[in-house]
Amino acid sequence: EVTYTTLIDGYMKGGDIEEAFKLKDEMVVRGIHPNVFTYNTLIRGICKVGKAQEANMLLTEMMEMGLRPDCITYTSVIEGHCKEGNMVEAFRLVDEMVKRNIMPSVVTYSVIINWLCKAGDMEQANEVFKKMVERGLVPNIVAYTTLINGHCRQGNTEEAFRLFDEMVKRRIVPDAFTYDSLIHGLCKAGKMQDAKKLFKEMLARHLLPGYFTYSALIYGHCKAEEMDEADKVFKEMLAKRLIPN
RNA sequence: AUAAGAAGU
Repeated sequence: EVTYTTLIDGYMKGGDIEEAFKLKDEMVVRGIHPNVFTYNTLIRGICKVGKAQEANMLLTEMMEMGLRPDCITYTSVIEGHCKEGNMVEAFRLVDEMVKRNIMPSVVTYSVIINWLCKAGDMEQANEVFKKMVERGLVPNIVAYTTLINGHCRQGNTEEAFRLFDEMVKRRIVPDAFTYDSLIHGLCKAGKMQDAKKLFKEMLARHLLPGYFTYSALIYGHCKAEEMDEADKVFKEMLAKRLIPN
């Protein structure tokens, strides 16, 4: 099963859905039974190409085969529906998994929060974050950064920094993703002084600024019509051997 | 062997 599943994952990652499903049929013919890993891999691949409804069918099929879906199975199907904008189905699946005694994880909630943020629905995103904590789950750096990024994109840097402070208080060490989100939020809001300050803080923490960081700063300086500053950042980026795209 | 987060239009 491991060999086949690894191959299936490889084809799925390469976007060759057909070949992946052919392999699944082939393993069945050979009397090798697809297990939960196999189904999870198939579900993730089918969701990647926007066929969440087929993921539901695979979920049903695996249960008919006597397999018990796990948290990863549900999380993958849930993200498939989120991607298609079907939050109603995503929430229905959360209920369904809880009813089956499969507990949503921090990843499950983070996926939902991420897509609510993408849709600009910060109210719901905050609520889901709250619910996650109420359920006794401890938000990690990804969960925090996801929500922080959402607020930054909406221009609410205040709420973003409130979460940032809360996260630091809980001894979660922010990473480059966290800083990039905040720097971008500040740049978008035209708060270039604060953005520069945060950039220095990032360096002080020995985090490496990358394309995302520099792009955000250049974007901010251009937006603020500070072209010499933008050029300074651009030259600094080149000096760090980052090749502009 | 399987799930989540960062830039421009």
